[in-house]
Amino acid sequence: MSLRYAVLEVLQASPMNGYRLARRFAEAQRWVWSAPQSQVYGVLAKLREDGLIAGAVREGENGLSTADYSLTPEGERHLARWISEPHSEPPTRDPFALQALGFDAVDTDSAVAVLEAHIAEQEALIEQWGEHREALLRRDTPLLRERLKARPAGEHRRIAEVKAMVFGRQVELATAKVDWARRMVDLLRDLDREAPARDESASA
Amino acid sequence: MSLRYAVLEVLQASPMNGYRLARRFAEAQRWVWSAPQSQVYGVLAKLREDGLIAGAVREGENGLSTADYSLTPEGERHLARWISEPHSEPPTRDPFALQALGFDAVDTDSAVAVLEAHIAEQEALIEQWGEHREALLRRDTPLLRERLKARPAGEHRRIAEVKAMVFGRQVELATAKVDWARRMVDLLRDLDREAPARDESASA
DNA sequence: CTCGGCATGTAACCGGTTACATGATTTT
DNA sequence: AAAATCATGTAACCGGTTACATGCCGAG
Repeated sequence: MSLRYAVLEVLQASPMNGYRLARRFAEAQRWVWSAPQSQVYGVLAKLREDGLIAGAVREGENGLSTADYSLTPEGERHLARWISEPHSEPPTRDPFALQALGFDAVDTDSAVAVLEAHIAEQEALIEQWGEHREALLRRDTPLLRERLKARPAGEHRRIAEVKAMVFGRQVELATAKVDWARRMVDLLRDLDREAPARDESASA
Repeated sequence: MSLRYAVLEVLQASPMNGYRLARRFAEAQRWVWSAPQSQVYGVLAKLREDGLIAGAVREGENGLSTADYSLTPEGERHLARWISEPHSEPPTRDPFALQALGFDAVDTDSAVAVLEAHIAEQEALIEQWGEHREALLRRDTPLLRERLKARPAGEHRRIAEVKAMVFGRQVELATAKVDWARRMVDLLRDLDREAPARDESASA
């Protein structure tokens, strides 16, 4: 459902064709929303049908015909309404937490290995999101530059700070996950020291 | 995919029938995984086919026939393997972050209202998860009590502390979200004071 | 006798994933 | 000429959601 709005937000910043849009969403693990290329074209078709976007077919620089989609006035209103209304969170569904619930049932070393892989993954995300945040504050990302071009200078600061703040959130959440995982490693090690040589159901 | 393992984890703690299991997952917004009743029966059927669980048909206390499912040895191994292996995080897909990215494009009051609804929602979760965490440490939840009955006393501490720690994580993550949302409110208000009376595309 | 709770499902739908198809153009 | 990239899709599948179907039992 939300991909619609993710697409609208990107197209609002800068009109572009399906290919560029699809690439953005396909590459963007690090972004707040990701989607495979095939899904983007579907959503694009639906948004067109619903009259929320319109594609100006344009002769690309290379003679290739390509449609630059941008929001219709109705699309702008639709997006603004979605942003302005509270939407209840989707039900919790956290595979890692589910896995961690089972750490009492496996040997400590395996659990620690899983936690360390998790830490590494989150730290990579922290770096990517952090860099993106910095780039936003410098107003130095491709999409933001295109977005600012279309907006009065008085709004530039607000736009950049809000976007940067959201990536700051992602960094903070990932940092909290890393902190927790380290404490979980300590806990498992402590429990092992206090009650040593338990034999788990799966013994070597 | 993960619902399989969520089901296995619950059945490992205590064998039960589809109804009780389905109710758990349907009610459990507050849990780490939720699922509608209809899906649980489907997963249950598949786990049966795959030989990971077996249902002992039993005459219920009221003469009603009901199947108590529990893990087969293969099911135990399967679950232990899944818990012991790292699984990469699913691609980021955070509807709230997506919405927050658009806060620069709507008026501050609307954005603040959305943020306050978010804060209220997260605080409710914090309370529920926090209570559950306390209950786990007291070893006073229905499922944990049933689980501990089947395990030697020497493991009780480890089991309770690990489970509690996971709910502690959920509390910490939700707390980080609340903290961030409050700072976001401040930021929007500050930006408004510094560059007052901007008129957003949607003016009253 | 009806209503709510126990118990087990089926059916239709939708969002998201994986994989494949097609054709043009640009680069090597 | 072959490979990479631009550009736009289709098809099959799967996990998850909503809604409905069925029947038994005990309580009011």
